[in-house]
Amino acid sequence: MDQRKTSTANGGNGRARKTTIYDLARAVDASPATVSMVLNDKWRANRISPDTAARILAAAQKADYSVNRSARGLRLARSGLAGMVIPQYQNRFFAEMSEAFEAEARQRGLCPIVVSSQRDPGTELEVVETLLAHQVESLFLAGVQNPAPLNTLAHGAGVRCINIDLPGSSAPSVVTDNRGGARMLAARLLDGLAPTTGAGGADQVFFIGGVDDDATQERIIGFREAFADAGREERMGRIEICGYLPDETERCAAVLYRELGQLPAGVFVNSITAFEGVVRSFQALPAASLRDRAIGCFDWNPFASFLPFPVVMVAQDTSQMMAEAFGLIDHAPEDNAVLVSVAPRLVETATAARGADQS
Amino acid sequence: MDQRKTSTANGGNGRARKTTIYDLARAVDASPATVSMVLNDKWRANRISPDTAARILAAAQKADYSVNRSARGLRLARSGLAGMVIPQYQNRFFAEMSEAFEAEARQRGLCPIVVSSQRDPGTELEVVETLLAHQVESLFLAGVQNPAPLNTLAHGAGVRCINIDLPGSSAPSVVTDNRGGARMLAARLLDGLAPTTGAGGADQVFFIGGVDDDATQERIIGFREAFADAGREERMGRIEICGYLPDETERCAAVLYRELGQLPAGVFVNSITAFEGVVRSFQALPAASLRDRAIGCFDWNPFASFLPFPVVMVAQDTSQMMAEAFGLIDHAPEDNAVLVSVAPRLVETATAARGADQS
DNA sequence: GTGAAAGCGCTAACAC
DNA sequence: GTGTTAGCGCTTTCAC
Repeated sequence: MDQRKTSTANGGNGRARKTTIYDLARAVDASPATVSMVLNDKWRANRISPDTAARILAAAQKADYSVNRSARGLRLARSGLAGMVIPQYQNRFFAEMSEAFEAEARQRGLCPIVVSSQRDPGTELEVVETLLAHQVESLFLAGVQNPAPLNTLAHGAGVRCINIDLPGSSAPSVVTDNRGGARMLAARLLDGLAPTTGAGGADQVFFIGGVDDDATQERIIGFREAFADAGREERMGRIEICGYLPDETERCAAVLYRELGQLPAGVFVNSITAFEGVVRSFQALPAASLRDRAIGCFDWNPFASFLPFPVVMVAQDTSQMMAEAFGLIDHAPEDNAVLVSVAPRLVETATAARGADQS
Repeated sequence: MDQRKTSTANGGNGRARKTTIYDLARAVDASPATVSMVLNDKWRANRISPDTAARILAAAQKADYSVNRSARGLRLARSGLAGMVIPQYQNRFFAEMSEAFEAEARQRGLCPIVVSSQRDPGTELEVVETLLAHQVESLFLAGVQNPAPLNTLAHGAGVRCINIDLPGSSAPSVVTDNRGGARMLAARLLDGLAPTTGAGGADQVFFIGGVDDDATQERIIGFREAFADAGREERMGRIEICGYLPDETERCAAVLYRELGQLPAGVFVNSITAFEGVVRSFQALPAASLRDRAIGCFDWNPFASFLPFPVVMVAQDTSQMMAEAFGLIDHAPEDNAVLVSVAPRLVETATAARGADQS
């Protein structure tokens, strides 16, 4: 009844069973308990003889032993897993988030599991259920459509849950400081603005893109503040909330150009998606149109450095956000409405090129 | 000894224990075995009364019961986990791979775990060990520095392992058809080439970027073939293996320009990284320099559609590659040298814009 | 110094 | 039709 293993390590040619502490125990003629202690570096505390310990360690090494974390997790009621859900990997922000999450998780000895949900609420629910079933110890939600039911699910399972860049009241959140970031960006554009030229708004900075969501509202406030701070309200142009989609912002920018007869002195674009449309509209323009224009985007993509004009971008500080998120896990705030705000950074495209895709 | 749960579901205010089948069994006055069968939809086969089944299902629903997959995995010797390691998320190709992997894994009822190793061999080893310790049932390696020891590790643990875009002989591989792809791309460039103008090579298509690796060698063969196929060998320009780094290819392209006094009729760039450098060198040129030039890149990034000139790109077919990879898992080839080659697709930048980052 | 035993949550065989 | 039992691999308490 115990000839499960034919040869030594995994000599069988078929689907090999993994080496267990029982195999090791038999090999060195010790008990599984002793093996376990040694493998967990608890042998000093448990007065195991150095000799026995050495024999066990050697055997483990030889057999390429690796602990079965499912079994350990079951016994200890600690899986060592941390989960994160994102909408998609093919997006700078979430890709960065994933890497920051992994780094932070590994630093804490946790195995990171990140799954994408493709912005589908059904998939979101499904992946959260799966993660919980796999006993993740903590759960981070970024860019999901509807966090509240997922927060509830996690909470019901006794799993701590943090929302990333998703303000809400059913779990603590870490968000980017949209207002402060917009203020920084607008101030920077204002700073680099060409001397007054043109009329009817051509000397102003326009805000383009977005819908009437929380983030956009905050950014608009920051945008306004920058002009007030500088005492140059006359330079503040219209705020065009024309959607995030490239097609929408392309049209909006084109209309603006026709209306002014030129590009305005500055453009503040509300996201990288919106930016795509704006850039497309620029492509159609005479090459000189962009001279002395201050272009900014509330988002970052290193490829922007390949544009034939400079852009000031706002990059969210994903490392800091994840650090704060894990901090919230540790400190376990009772209050689900806790909201930690992280300042983004300004990136000038001249320096952005170094961070582009590597292949 | 069994008052582990104070109130009904998770009424306790502290760190709640999860509902188990024992809780459910007690709640409906049945045995854990019965509960298990019902929850696994095996009650018809086991002659459980529909009534009992219904009661159990209701209780499970009410308690937000979710199976503990660690425990199940332990019992069944099947974790339901599939692992993949990539170097980084912040790269089109690997981001796409991750999504393709997730889709394929989920379709098979597996929970996908993708981890990044930041191209560090130490981390690669560590993450593979962790994945194996968590009992992944299959392991996919993409873009790791040195697959062989990792393949050995997986094999020793009895876990099937597939290398993605990494030819080798210690595990079956799925790779992109570099030769065929290069041939397609070169043929396409040749096709769109302006009538003979310039001399001393200015009317030719140059190959830029790469090192002396397998992939580059294959691509060079394909590149040559395209000219031979068309019987236009006189249009084939020099092959400049000047590295992948932007700085290197930027310098190389600049030298070429000086030498010819203009840009050559066509440029075949060997990767997106190399492309970054080439584009940078173009930025310094007079705007008209790029007129009627055929530019191609063996790689794809949607942002290329924002360049002020058209580019033909080669996109690897990540979905197909992952499908083939899972196919290899299923069919379990005895031969580790198996190599499945997947054809990439040509993408014209005019159409690429739609696939850019969404925010 | 070391081992026996119990139990984490689950499922499958078999008993009734 | 349903319950009892054993055991997946591991850790920890306690006895010797």
